[in-house]
Amino acid sequence: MAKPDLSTFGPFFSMVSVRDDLSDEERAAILSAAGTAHIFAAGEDLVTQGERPSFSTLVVAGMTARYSTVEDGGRQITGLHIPGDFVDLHSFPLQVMDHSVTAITDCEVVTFPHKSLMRITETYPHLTRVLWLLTLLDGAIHRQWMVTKGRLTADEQMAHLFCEQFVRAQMAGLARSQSYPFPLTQAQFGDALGLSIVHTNRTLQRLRRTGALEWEDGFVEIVDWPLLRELGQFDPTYLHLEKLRR
Amino acid sequence: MAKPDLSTFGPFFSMVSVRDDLSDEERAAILSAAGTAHIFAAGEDLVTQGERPSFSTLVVAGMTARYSTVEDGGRQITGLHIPGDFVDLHSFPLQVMDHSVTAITDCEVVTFPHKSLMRITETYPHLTRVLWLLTLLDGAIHRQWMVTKGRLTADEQMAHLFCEQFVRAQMAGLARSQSYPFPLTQAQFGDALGLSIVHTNRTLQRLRRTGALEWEDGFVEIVDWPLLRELGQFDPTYLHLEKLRR
DNA sequence: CGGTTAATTGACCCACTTCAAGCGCGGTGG
DNA sequence: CCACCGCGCTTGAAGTGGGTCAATTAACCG
Repeated sequence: MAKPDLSTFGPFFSMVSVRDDLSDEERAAILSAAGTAHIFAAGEDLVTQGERPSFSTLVVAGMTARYSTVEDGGRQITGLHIPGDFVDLHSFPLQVMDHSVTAITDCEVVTFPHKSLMRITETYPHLTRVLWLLTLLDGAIHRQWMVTKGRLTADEQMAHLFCEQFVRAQMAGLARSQSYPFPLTQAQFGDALGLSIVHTNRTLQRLRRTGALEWEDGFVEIVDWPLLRELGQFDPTYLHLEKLRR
Repeated sequence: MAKPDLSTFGPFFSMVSVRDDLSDEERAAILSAAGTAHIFAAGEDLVTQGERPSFSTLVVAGMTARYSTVEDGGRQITGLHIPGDFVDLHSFPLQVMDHSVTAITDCEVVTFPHKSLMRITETYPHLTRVLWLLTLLDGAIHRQWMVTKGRLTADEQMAHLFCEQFVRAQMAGLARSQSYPFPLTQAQFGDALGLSIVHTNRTLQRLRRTGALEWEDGFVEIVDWPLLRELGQFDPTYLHLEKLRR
């Protein structure tokens, strides 16, 4: 529960700097808004639906997922979060959580008290717009997932998700040239895709047979990026990778 | 293209006041940020994917939809907008549109120049958080659509969407006690649900036979609200209907 | 009265689900 | 040291929800 040091925020600043520049003062404001560091074990929930957290949580190491459950026990994962991502920055204006967040792997996070975020919005309009932007990226990804789920086949949808995670990992500085961490089980992967575990497995086998990628030991290796992009009809426009004055 | 008068913003202020209070000064700031009024005919696009609009658009009358298309020509609607909704408030921080917006019916809108919104973020932190909140409501709805699409049957998903639109229409002051405008064709409805037109039709017939609702001439009449809620597993928490200081 | 668009129906097909079983591996306890 | 267990992955077989293709009807409109 110590105060985190600067290197902790590498993925976050890397991910932001793809989209906009922060001034030294703004960076300092982020650092001083940071609260305490925490550890969660795989399977633990960081936040639960219905809660009113007094802080937002930034992932520093590991992977987390947003999810909701339905009456028959089914679970839908609505977002995957890697270091540099806030799992619930939206809880600052929304205040009540409309979904839960769970730890996919053991992970390390830093909390940002809403009080500190409030002070940022009162003092740093540009930084506020950048934080706003981050929540809008989530929204853009949500829309893309709807499109792939609604109008593409399972094979295309799966290829698309592998593409998305690759690019996002690159932006956060977490990818090697052709590989990135992807520590899900197939059951969790199926929950993210909205597929049964059996069909997830078979779809994955088909995708592997195309030779576009490999996935073992929690790492994805991109073998044929142009092919994978094509299979997933992946166009990264929705990730807003352009550096613009926000 | 005249400057709009105050009554134009009734649904917007109604919808906002469900979630928070605005001061007179903040209301005035909204009014003075408003640009010009415009009319779009059904089928016209208000905004197109890839565009960099210099303003955001508030619906004043009629209905619009966000959508994306995929390679085989399929179309997925990712959001339905009624009076009081911004169709692309997110284009203010994002700047580049990652989807298009089309007019479902003839409709009337008011544009808000990004320059004016920028001035709001520089001057009114609380109002900024309220605008931020509005974009987060979109995100929450997106997540819910993912869940219903991913883990519910077509029947449940359809019932859920009817519930959602009812509550949203009520919040904007657009519903009578048990009915609200729903001017989609079945093809458009199917595009929103991610279903084929044939299956949309058959699912609708089944839903009608439950006696939970009627839908004709562009209006939905809720006949048995508890039943409809149950059929759609509808829980409005995600719409954040609580008035809180944001 | 022909032309167009929306709603509907029938028939067939396939993508995906469900149920059930088996396999491999690491962990644990006796 | 080994037997057992649980979990993640894989496979087979059978069922079904939803898609596709094709045609018909109904309403509207100039």
